[in-house]
Amino acid sequence: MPKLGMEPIRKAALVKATILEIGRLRSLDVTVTQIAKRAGMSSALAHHYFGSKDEIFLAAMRHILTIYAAEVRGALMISKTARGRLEAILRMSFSARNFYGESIGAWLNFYVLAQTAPKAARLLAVYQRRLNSNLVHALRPLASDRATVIALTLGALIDGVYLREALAPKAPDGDAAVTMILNYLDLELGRTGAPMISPSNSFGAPL
Amino acid sequence: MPKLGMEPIRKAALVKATILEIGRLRSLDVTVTQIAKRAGMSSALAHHYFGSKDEIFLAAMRHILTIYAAEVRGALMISKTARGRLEAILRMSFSARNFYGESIGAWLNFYVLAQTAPKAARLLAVYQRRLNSNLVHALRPLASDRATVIALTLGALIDGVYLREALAPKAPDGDAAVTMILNYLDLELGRTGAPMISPSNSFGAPL
DNA sequence: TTTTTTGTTGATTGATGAGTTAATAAACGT
DNA sequence: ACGTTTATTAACTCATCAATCAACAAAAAA
Repeated sequence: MPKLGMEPIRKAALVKATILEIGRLRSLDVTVTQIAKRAGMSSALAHHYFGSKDEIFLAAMRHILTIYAAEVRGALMISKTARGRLEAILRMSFSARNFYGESIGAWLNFYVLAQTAPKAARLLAVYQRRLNSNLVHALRPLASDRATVIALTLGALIDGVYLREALAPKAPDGDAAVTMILNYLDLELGRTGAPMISPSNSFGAPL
Repeated sequence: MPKLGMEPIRKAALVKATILEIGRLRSLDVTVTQIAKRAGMSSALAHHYFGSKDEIFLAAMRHILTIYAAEVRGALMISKTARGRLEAILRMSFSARNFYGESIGAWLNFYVLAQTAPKAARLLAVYQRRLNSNLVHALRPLASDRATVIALTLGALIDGVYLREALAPKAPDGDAAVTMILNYLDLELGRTGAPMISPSNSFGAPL
């Protein structure tokens, strides 16, 4: 009973199942058979569509990153103030990655994957560059000269808090995470005094 | 030619080799055979002394954590001011774990291990509690009420910066990391104004 | 209507790797 | 001298898994 046009459906199901299983087992030691079963098909079919296990992982990682990027883009577009843009980035960092709630567990393992799989490393690098770029752009009007340093610190904080949420046995609390980071941000921005002279104006979302 | 008293020597060699190999391959997918070979013995002997691969990993993790704890304790003891103690903790966080320079690569993988191996999770929890406790104690005289919040943020920052160093392809720069975090710390402490009323005095290094 | 393309899986292959065993040998205690 | 403990490994077992194959079914194209 081969309905046609199965490929995209099957691939999507496999990607979803992959994230789910990695999140559930909290490890990359997920067998193709497990993934395929969870996606309701045989392992042979998984190989048929993706060719190899690595490709399945890559697709899953790409998917998470894509959704994250889309959400950030969306949130940035409707934020008018610079400060609002920063808050949007933070908020998305702790909710979008949760869109598939289970993806939290997958992230840490993707980090590991990125250490050995060059393609995964490239994906991760893109994500990090984009995050940094977004942060710097949003910060420029608020702290022109220190923007790059603050962006770096913010990035590290985001990753650190996220890491701890991923490791903690308790359910993650995105709001608390955002609050904590905003606290640092306000501290940092307060240093330069009031909203500042703001040399560059605010054009839309970068990248 | 069985020289007696080999056990501790062999175990130490295996632990060292484990950290080395995990750091080199940047993955927990290290075979016992690889580790044993690097330690100059057969895999059978590794099993003979440790019983299982998990135990080998655990021992390696324990070793890294032990060294880290010792160095922090040492650094704390010779620091007289509260601010000095904080700086000591930070500095150790980015040097001690490097004692075996290769251990940087091992950490991230231990994080992953902690997600599935309860014993590893317990080890990691101990480390995190201890770090937090150290930070809070050092912070108390400088920012009594906000001590816990700042400690939490500092902890996340440390982990985040460390994570990025571990992932970056370039050689890690401990000094830059410490500077970045100290920048946040000073910002935070500056808020409360001068050194502060300081209610509690400074007794030695906690835990 | 035949052929081709697309979807699908059970069974198989081939590697790999953790853990065990059997055997050897040197040191030690008695 | 002799039995026991400690050190050591080559060879083996057993399980797991990624990847492939052979085969079947149905839709679409010819």
